[in-house]
Amino acid sequence: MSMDKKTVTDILNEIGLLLELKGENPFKSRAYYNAARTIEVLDDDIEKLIKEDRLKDVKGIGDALNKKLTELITTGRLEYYENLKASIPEGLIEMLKIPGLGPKKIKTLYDKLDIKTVGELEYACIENRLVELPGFGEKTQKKILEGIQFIKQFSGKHLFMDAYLEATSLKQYLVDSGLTIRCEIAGSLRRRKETVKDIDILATCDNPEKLMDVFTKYEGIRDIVAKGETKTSVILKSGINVDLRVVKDEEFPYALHHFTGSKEHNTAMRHRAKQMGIKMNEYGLFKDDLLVKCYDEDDIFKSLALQYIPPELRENMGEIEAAEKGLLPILIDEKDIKGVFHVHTIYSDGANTISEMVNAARDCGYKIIGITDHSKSAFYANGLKEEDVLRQLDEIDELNNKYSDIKILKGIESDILKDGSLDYDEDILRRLDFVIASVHSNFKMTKDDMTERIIKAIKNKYTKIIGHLTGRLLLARDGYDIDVYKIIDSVAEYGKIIEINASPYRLDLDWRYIKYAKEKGVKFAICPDAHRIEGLDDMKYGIGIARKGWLEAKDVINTYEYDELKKVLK
DNA sequence: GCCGTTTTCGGCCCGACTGTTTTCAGTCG
Repeated sequence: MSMDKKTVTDILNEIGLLLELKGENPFKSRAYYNAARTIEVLDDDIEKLIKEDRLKDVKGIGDALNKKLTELITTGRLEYYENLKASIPEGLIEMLKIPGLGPKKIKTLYDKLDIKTVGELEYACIENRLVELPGFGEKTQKKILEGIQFIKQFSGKHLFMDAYLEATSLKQYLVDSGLTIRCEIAGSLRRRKETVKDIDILATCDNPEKLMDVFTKYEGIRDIVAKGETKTSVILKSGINVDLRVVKDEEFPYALHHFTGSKEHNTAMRHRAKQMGIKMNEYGLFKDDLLVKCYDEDDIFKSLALQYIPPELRENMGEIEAAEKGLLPILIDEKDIKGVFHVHTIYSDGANTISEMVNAARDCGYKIIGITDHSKSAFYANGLKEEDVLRQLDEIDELNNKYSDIKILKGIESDILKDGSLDYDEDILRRLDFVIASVHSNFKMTKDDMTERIIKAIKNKYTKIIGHLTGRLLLARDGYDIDVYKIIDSVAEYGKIIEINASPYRLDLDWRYIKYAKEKGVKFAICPDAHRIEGLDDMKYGIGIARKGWLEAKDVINTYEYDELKKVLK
């Protein structure tokens, strides 16, 4: 019985939640959360570890979890989990999403009022039945009711792009007030997560009270959730939550690190600090109650005998161990980029001509651009018939003669057909500099069939780059059901390239897989998938994800000079 | 439920804000 990693970690996390709702020892819950996290970042195959009886050697997995995981993975079921789940109504877990409601209050609602679903909770609020409960009151009831409305209206998550644009203008507003000494966007935005729950802004100033007043008068605000001297929380009209933290200027580096997170990274860092006899919080590092002076984040890491860890890597996925050994990568940077691939034009569904896209790329300082319109089966996108391809190749030849400062590569984004073949005959394919192969149809295949379909495309000698590997649309559509690891292994075996689709709606391949692929020796192409001139700007989102995936310039073909690139694409 | 250059038992990361309290529990990050 095989079971994928995500299913296992989901079950462990759910057990943690269920135990909290039962009012169990909170450290017991945490043991399950920790185990989920441990398995998530485990490089070894978990089935193999069980077979070789080595799972119990993994830190964070003791006798009890070893036994439960073995049962879960060998039989596909876990009796303990099933019993636990059966003993607690499903709706209670959903209630956890309501802001201000945690396991304790939910347990009280269930025990005292027999509330089992969000719907029942909403009625209970309307009937004013919560106010009498211990620990509840008028305001709590109102807040819960508003929270239910909020959940109905928004999924609670936002695209990086949307939140980043909001955060940037809000930060500018605060800086323009003249009250701040230092002001930074922190949190998951600074770590460049593909989706974020809220915006965290950190500022230092001499008059916190006044800054909080100015902040709450920002015109984009819909609601003020909480207001204090060091922390104020608001909801923007766009539905995004913003926390503003204010600290003393000398506390800035500690606070910036703290509020950048991730939570898991911070926990691991505090743990490390503690082992070195240092207490760590958002106000400082303290050794024997004495402040260890740090002027920037670099100093903090140095104090803990670590290399500087860039924000994108702070996910507790091995960065601390690597920093300890001095093995952190030198992450790819925007200035390393020399070429862009995956660009659409009016030949298919783009908004600009080849010439316009080429000139836009020149304006960005790029030396290479790869034109890749859709292939003939992509009817929805006006895919190119054979004669259109030939016409386009002629036009590119002309443009290549015209410009000496940029090379235009002839490419196509070929649909991967249902049977895994490409969309043109060899006669066309051999005339191209490169092919990006992507799935755009027949999404609902079985996992095995879809995996085989993509691997067949990888094996095709004309395929150079695999486009948006999982096909996900962030916050809108899950990726196709595929064995990502198996596909990555195949890409590595055949020496092909994986696209990091830089569209803020895709950011696919997910960074969590990128590190694995890099370790297998796979090279990447960061692709804007631009459908208009402005789309070239999306490169920055892709670079953020590449950085999250530990990529260096040499791992990414966009950084190659033309000659080097031609060799790779041959 | 896990773990041990103090420990096989007694810890387990830390602090702000709110609302319900009258000193604190719960939630959140």
